[in-house]
Amino acid sequence: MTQTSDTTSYKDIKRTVLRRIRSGEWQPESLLPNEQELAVEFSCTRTTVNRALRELADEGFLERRRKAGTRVLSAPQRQARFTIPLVRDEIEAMGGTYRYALVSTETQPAPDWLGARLALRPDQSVMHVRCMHFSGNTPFQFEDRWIVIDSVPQVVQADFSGTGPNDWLVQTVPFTNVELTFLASRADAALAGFLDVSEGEPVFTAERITWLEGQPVTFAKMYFAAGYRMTTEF
Amino acid sequence: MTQTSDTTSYKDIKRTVLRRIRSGEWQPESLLPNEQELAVEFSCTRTTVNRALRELADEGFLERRRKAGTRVLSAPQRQARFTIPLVRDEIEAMGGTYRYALVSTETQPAPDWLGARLALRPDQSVMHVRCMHFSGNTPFQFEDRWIVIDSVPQVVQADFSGTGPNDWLVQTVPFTNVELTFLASRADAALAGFLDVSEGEPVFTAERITWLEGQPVTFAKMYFAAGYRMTTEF
DNA sequence: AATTCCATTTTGTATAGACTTTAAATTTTT
DNA sequence: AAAAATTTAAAGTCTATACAAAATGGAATT
Repeated sequence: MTQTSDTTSYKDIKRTVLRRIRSGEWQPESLLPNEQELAVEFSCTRTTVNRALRELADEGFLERRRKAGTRVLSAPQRQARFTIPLVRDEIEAMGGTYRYALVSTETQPAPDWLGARLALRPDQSVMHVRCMHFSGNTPFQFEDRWIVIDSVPQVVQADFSGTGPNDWLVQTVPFTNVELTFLASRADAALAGFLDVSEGEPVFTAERITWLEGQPVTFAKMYFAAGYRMTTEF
Repeated sequence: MTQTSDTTSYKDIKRTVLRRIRSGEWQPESLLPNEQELAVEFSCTRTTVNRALRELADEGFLERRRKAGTRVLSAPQRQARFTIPLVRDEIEAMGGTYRYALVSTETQPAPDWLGARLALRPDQSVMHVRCMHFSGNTPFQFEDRWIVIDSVPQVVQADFSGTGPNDWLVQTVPFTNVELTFLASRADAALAGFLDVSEGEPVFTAERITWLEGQPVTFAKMYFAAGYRMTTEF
């Protein structure tokens, strides 16, 4: 048999299954018919049903277990997917002109809090880089970053006067794991100066820790200018 | 042929491809061999290669276009996936005891800013619900929510004195689209009182707009207590 | 009554092959 | 030279089938 216009596609099945869940025909926690039965219902192969259900499970609507079958999740665990763009791309996408400025670089032993956060040995040292990202002449983001020298030895020769450490790292070091945190922090005097806001103002902040195969590579705090909103649709 | 222990699995292919990208063997922007060629290399069918590459594209490492082929993305668009839990689950997962308190409910014409945000007609009215979520006796989240009555007529008979509007909505109305925004806001006097912080303190805030097939259902602002961190790993 | 073992069910993944759709590249026409 | 039509290469999807792996539930054993 072949794929003609009247063939049931895995997308049709996804749609139908979603509709049945939404309409209440398939209640939360209830078990779906198995793949073979659905294949008969939709007149297609089990392969096609499998793909549809697999994707719906991946999207957080269903839970699947071998032998136990497929069931509807009671609270659909829908996941918001944030694509974190490079600052430059983000600014240019808004029609701004990206401008970068290095504030300071310093090589030093890792401070205690950082050592604890990244599970560093007491003797490991880090490069501390602070820099600003502007949209035109408006401050957009202040970046406070630490790079683990043992994990990225080349960093000692890197020149961050013209390129941001993030751009450099993305080009230079691959990573395997990331921890990303969003929080609201309070602008201290220094930060207020950088971002051109009053001291004490709320600042949307992202923290990012990056590892390569278990090795900590870098820790970054990114402070966004007033009014920043991190948005996604799903 | 059949799936024996020496069979190449799509997971092996994913690993190998990722390794080649990380090692620089396959440079950013460069074109991968086509599926047929890779199938020969890995001694498997094109189907298997297809699944591996499809998933890697979905995860943001590759870009695929028919006829044009598959290429390595220069800045891997890795996506952070946040699963937004129900407040109750979040509190209980931390070992706290969930407690809920209704602050106010009111039915009113939609304020202008809300009408604009949700594309409401001028005559549409909304139910405004304000409530608190506690972990034990500690304030955890203040929720400020508007529900579009035309989209959820049953809401006028709902009783939010014991159950939060979010729990009720999740049980009652399906949704198809969500816009989620994170930002940092400043505690005004009222909010400071609810969350037990000083006026002016930064407050991590999430805004969520929910639609059902294009119809706006609800707009919610969720203000989190001091120190809240929204974290994910990927 | 508890534990271990085993059969069975259901999803997971692979093969081989074919047709479909998209869009880049080429050729033809204007 | 530009625009339109055609070719074609690559990914996209489906069928049909087979074996694999996990986990459940019951049977056998302790």
